[in-house]
Amino acid sequence: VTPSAATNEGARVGRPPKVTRDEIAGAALAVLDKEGLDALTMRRLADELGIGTMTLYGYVGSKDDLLDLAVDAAVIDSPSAELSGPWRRQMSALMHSSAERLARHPALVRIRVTRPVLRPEALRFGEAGVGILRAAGFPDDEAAKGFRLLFTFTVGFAALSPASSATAARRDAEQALARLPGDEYPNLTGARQEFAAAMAGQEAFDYGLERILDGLEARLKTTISP
Amino acid sequence: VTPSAATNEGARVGRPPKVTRDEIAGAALAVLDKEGLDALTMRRLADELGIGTMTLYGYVGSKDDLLDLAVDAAVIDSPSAELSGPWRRQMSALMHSSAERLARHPALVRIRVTRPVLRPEALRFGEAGVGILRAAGFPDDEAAKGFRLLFTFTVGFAALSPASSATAARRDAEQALARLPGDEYPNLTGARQEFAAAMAGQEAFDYGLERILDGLEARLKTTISP
DNA sequence: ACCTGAACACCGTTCAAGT
DNA sequence: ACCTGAACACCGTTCAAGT
Repeated sequence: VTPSAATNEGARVGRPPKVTRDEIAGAALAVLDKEGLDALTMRRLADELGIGTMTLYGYVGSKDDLLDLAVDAAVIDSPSAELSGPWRRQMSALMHSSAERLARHPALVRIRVTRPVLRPEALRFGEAGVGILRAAGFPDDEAAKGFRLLFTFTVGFAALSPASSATAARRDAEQALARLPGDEYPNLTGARQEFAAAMAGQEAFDYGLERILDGLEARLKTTISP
Repeated sequence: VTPSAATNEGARVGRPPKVTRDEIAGAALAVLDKEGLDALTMRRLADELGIGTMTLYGYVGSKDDLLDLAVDAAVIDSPSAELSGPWRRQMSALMHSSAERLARHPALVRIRVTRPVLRPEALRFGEAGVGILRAAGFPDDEAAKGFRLLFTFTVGFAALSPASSATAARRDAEQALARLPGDEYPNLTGARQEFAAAMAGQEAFDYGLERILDGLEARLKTTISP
């Protein structure tokens, strides 16, 4: 990967920059997607861009700063879900599109868990979610807490359902359950197949999302606007 | 901290061990609780125990192995919730006790996110949760998926609500929201206080948990045993 | 049997230069 | 203006010894 020519043609003096912040962010995201969070080191990224390691520090303040840039890059180049129809359908589409993005960029989940992400690009998701719930009739505090619930489930599911394939995750779970003593774990050994199946995959996500939306809908109907 | 005498007095020959696996696990958990995941290094832990760094490798196979031991130690010395009454009350107690444990050991959440934890000690929580839902009348597959939903929310909430104090988290969120352009983020700037309040804290957790239980209860009443 | 220093192949980042 | 090698203070772990 050779860096393209500098884009700030308006610069007046001195050498033109070898790379841009955007190129750095894109290359970082590519390493994260391909090989995971542990593979992204400053030396490795500099090699990838064909520049000296320390050159990176002319563009980013620190490695944490670099991770923030990569998060932004992932948010930006994902198409946002188109939102229409009743609030429940809109919310389902928003959460599914978010779940897909996180599945495409598993390393982002680990970054998000390390520290809160409050950058404007990342907050677009919250803006859309709170907007849907407000329009549905939830008062502001319940719209905020309701979105937090949906957000927590969606990101949590991506984080806890192992990054490896759902199939491998279920196989590992089943093997672990098979080794449990039946008298101490009657429910897990009794529902072994089902528990392993629920560890990952689309069906488990959909079931959880539907139950949450059921709960919010009940709240709306019985308490807020009966 | 000086290591106590070896406990395996039945050993027949050679030098008695300087520490036990339990002592190592306890010291590791103490470092995790006090200073977080990044502070736990093999050298640091060995110093804490008054032994050479490489001595640790006589007791644990690798650092990953050590982290598993620490997770087990945290599960073991937490009192399990007493479960009685209707299923909804039991489940609420189980999730609250789990949320409190995770809050007491924030580093455990980061470990769990790194890879699935399928050790017997950690599965006791799943055993209890699936048992409650089965007894309530959920078929095995829905008990498994329903527990997965509750588990995902509880662990996700602990992971995403910043490890620092809830007060600091809300202040940071409010400052970030105050800097957003109002025309691009009408909902977040309109419900700024409420959104920041929902970022962390008991009330946001309780609201989410109640909506999930509402959704599961509706499922039970309308579809499973109407 | 059990313990451990030296060494290896890594990190992120500071510093002092280079052009 | 912009770039960068050397160096510092760390990692986890292998190896070859020590008692």
